[in-house]
Amino acid sequence: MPELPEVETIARRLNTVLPTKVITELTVFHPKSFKGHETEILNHEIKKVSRKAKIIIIELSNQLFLLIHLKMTGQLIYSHGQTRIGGGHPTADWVSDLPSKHTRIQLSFADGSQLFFNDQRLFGWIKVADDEYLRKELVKFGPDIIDPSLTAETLFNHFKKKSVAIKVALLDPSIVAGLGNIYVCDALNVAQIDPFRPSKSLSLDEVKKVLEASRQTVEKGIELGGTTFDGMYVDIDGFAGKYQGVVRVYGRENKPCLNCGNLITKKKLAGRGTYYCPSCQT
DNA sequence: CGGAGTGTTAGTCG
DNA sequence: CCGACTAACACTCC
Repeated sequence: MPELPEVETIARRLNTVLPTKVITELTVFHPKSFKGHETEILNHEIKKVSRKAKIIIIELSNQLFLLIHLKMTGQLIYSHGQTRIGGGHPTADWVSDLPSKHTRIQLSFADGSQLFFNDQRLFGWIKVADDEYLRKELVKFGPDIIDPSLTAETLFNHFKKKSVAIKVALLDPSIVAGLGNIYVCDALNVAQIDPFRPSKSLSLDEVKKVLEASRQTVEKGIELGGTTFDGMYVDIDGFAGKYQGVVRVYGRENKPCLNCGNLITKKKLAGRGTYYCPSCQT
């Protein structure tokens, strides 16, 4: 279920356990999920785990990187004895025996611990990358929405060239990275902007409001450990996020808008469910 | 059975 | 060549 807050949460958690682990075994259950050669990673040590956009970056001791994209249904689960650390799409795999039916990649470490990459829909991937490939991969992305150096002026200059809906422009990772469907719907409700408005119709002041609302929304998501829309798993410590408890519009069709009390509408925009308040988002 | 799902990109059309 | 839009990736759940 990853948007930026979930990916950030997973990266932070894994960074508390993976550094110093030495990879001793790679098992590829589904070849589509892995791009690289096992000889590039075996017997190398993990230095650190970080994130850019929605890509998790695992730095190895041999100057190579493991890049992981969870897409819609990816999970990463670290397992050591009774301990499990990770997160991602909420399914029973969180608590079932691993590897599970959806395990695509398994890394085993010298101390007997393991990292499982599960991905039901097979959209996600793990790639081995060198410095140059990593740079190439990251240059496709605009600045993270939470990057303090991103200004409203920069966004405004992108938006004024586009006639697509503001929501679509905000979801375009080449303009700004890290906004997904849940948080963009909520952010536009905070900013009280109609998601269907052409991005070029927004004034600089409105773009400022949108940027602030987006940052606030995504940062709140990170604080709360992301979003978990699945009641079964919300109590699993360290896996489920809590943002769904404060969600403003996403998934709240026909419920009252937290700004004005009018009812939230769901429409389709660019193929995605779009929740908003037609009364106060204008 | 049909539709929808938290992401991204390849392909088509104008 | 560009922007805008759609379908596709593959699977599960409702």
